[in-house]
Amino acid sequence: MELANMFQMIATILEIKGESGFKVNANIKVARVLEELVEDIRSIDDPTSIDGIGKSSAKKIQQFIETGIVPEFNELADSIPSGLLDVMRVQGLGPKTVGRLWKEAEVVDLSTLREAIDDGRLESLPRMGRKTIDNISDALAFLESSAGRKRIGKAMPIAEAIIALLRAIEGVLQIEFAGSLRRGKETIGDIDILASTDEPVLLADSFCSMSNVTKILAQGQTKCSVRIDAGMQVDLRIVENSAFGAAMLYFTGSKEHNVALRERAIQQGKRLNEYGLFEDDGDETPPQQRGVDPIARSEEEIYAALKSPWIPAELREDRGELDDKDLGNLITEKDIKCDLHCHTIASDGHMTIEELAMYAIARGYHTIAVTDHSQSSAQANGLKPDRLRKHIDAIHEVNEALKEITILAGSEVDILTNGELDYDDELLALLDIVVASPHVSLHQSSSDATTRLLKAIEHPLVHIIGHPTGRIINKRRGLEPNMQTLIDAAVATNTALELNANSLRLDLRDTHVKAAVEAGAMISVNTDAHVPEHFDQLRYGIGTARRGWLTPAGCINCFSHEDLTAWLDRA
DNA sequence: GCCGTTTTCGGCCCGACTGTTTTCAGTCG
Repeated sequence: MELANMFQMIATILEIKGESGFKVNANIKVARVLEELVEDIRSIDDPTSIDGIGKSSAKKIQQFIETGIVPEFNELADSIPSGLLDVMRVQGLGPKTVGRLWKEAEVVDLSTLREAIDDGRLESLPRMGRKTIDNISDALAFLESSAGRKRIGKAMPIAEAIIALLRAIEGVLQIEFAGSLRRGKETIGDIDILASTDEPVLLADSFCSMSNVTKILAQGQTKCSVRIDAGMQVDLRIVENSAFGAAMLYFTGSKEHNVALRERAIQQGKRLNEYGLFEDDGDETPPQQRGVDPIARSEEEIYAALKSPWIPAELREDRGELDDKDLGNLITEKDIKCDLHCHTIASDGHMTIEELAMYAIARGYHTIAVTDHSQSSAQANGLKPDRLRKHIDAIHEVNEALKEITILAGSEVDILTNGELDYDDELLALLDIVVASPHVSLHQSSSDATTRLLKAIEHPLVHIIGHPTGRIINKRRGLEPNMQTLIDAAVATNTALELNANSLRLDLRDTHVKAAVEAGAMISVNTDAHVPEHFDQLRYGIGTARRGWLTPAGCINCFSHEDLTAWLDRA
């Protein structure tokens, strides 16, 4: 993590210093590759075997691992004020302007930028008009007031509400969200909406005058950008109806996927932009401006013309999805046949056993597991052994009474700091299902966390490891075990790793799921429902699962009742 | 700085909008 950050900083510093954009991009790519790496970089003999890492970066990585010092980075860092990296985060300020602000107005960080705005220092600079300065001032205030990317669970309902509002505007033909929201990312930078309409001016006006708009950043014929009161930016792109598919492809991204796709087009003598896929006729002017018809318009047509299968949006991250591999049939919400991690009023849930069962029946599940907290989770009203025994009897009673569904008596048993479980084996053996989860000591070292979780995975009575890292998105980093080691152990012991679908958690995360899928470990997608609404969080878990290339065959929640029973009874 | 089904050099995605410009640089996605 630290290492990825270093390469990101190198990229930004090089940018400010006016180095080649290609060099900058190369460093950004190294940062991204390291960030997404599931294995411990220390355990990789030759980093250049990883796509995007060349000799120069490998040397820096080696220096970092061996000494913790990378001389080239230190030199770079010393060459500019460190606060300029923060200034680069201000919307509208890029490397050129930041470089000028530094050299010509003595701006070295966010607070000196504020001073420079307030004392009028900027006004004397060339190409610094009133509007530009006002925009910088606003963007600075916005940066200070909002904390970056928002959880998908927050962004999605906002996006859906905006789309529902705009869909009703006269003339609108098609309107969808694109961007990271469509790709199902765990956090969303800004909401991208794509529309086609017979009345573009009316749509643009309606969009910019929504009641939650706090500032209009741009308003043009085809592109509008606003800030809304939830502290997010929303972009609306308006395209011709015939170009909607190509535009969806483009605005869904990711940027890295688009670049890879365009390079593929060029290799095949074609040219791809948001208006479609064109034959490259050597003319510099964009083909759509010359009235040239595209050879492919929809997403499906464009992928097909580029000799690739259609790629689900969640996979478009340039993580090998264009390598002509079989992408399989990715898991969908309707493949989920049971939820194996839920709470009742016995611990910190708000539903009775019966209510839980009713909601599960309404979703068409064949099985629901009652997994209340164990004794150590006192704050969650965890069950002491005698209460658990009674709870098991109560669950079995309701199970007898309800023929429409199987209710499993389970527990979400704490994995204690040392890896031991919070109940003895004799008690655990009475349960139909055991979900073992870490809740405390979430700041322990990577090696301690690995040992701790490994012990739980290898426990013969444990079926599922619940939210393995314990992270809370944007709030708590959680454990950082060697995930590859845990995955290998999960495969060996046939223990499932949970993908907790709650949008606060999404734990395992997408890259972990992908590594687990590649290794053949079973995944369990559960909502960890405490209240009825939590069942609706499943969509975010499924988005993350798809981003991890998960298929129904790799997910125990997709098993038939019979197969699940057999899997739970495994020796 | 990285990479290779036109390979070890010479490329590296593409278009819209803004502000301050008389023709475009900078930024963004």
